[in-house]
Amino acid sequence: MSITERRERQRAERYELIVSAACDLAEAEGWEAVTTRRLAALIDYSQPVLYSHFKGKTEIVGAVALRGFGELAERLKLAKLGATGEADILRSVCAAYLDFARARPVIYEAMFVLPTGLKFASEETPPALRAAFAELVAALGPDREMPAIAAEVLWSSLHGMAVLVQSERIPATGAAFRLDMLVQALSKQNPPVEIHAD
Amino acid sequence: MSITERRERQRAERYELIVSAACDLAEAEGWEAVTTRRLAALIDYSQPVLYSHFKGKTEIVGAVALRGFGELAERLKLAKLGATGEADILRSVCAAYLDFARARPVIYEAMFVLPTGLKFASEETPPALRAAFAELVAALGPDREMPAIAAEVLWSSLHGMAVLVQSERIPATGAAFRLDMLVQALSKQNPPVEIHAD
DNA sequence: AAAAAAATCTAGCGCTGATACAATTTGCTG
DNA sequence: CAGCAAATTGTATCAGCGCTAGATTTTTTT
Repeated sequence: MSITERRERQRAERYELIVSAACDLAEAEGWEAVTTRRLAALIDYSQPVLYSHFKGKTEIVGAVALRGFGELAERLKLAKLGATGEADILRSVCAAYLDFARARPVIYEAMFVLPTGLKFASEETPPALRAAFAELVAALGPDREMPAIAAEVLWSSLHGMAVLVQSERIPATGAAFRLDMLVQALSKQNPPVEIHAD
Repeated sequence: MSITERRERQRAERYELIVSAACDLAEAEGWEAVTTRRLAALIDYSQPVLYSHFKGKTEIVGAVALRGFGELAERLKLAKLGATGEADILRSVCAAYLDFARARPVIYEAMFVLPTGLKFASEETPPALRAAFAELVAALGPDREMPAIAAEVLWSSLHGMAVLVQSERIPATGAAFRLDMLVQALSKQNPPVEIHAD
């Protein structure tokens, strides 16, 4: 079976080639420049070959996004490990999140704005997504009531900041102030949340 | 000059007709269904007529978004006026924001996700945008240091929640909990923010 | 009524994502 | 090694997109 093995490996290589090409092209010229034709030209194959790997363009974006989640999880983990003390960890992880969004805007866009077909918060959620979310949960520290909800609030805030700055809907100027304010607001020394949601 | 007046009024009417058609079509079938051809068919004119009113599709989306900002500002104001007490006002305004995003997802998308050509946070920012932002500033109460920054944080968090739920990246289930948690975190009884941003 | 100006439409450009089908290459078998 | 079956890949095409040049019609002015 060594022959079919080799073919599968070559297929896998070409899969990665496509994802890399999409990633590079998007970073260089934005997602609107990532067309099936340009992608096909970049990998030196004809257009329909793409459709033997991916169901459609959305799935290609999803593959790029998945890579992004791996990198984000890694960065958040490093930020956590490089910090000491609860408040410091939270701030460090938040900063790492925003840095990632700034450094890789188009990958961030694929992950959190464009349609990807990826399933969030379900059984079929890929490990990379779970890992990234878990880092946010961890950043909030232990002994917190409703850790998942808290992480969702944190994530929402960070995402809002990232995306509103990126689209120039809020000025980039105050980023550091906003980060401080958010960390302050969400750190644990505050009185426990009184829940009266219905 | 009554004749050119009449012509200008008719032009203005057709402008509004286009914006309404775009809005309706988007709400009915999503923005990807809003094409210049379908829009032209809806208003019973040919395609190029659209370009005598708008520079391009982006500008049409921008016009819909602008309407949306008017409605959002109104809703936030009503929420503020209908509540009593600082904490109640903040919660009420936040809830109104999220309700708006839920009730008019495609208008929300035009306002905050799609490219619109609208200028935010500058001299040429349209009044409707300023009004909506001012409501967020007001919701945070008086005597706050850096009110604009605080409003940006609030806005970011609300936007993140709205958009991540909409795109099914976080489950709709915990919305009420998240709202409570956010209001709690951002309400004023917390210790003043210690700024160490550089 | 003829000429000038404005408004509008027809037709088309260069793209897009996606697919049916033909041509080719590949691997297996006699 | 020859020939056949199967998998792979390319050609050509579809319907639709945003947008615009130029012809045509309508309106206004002379």
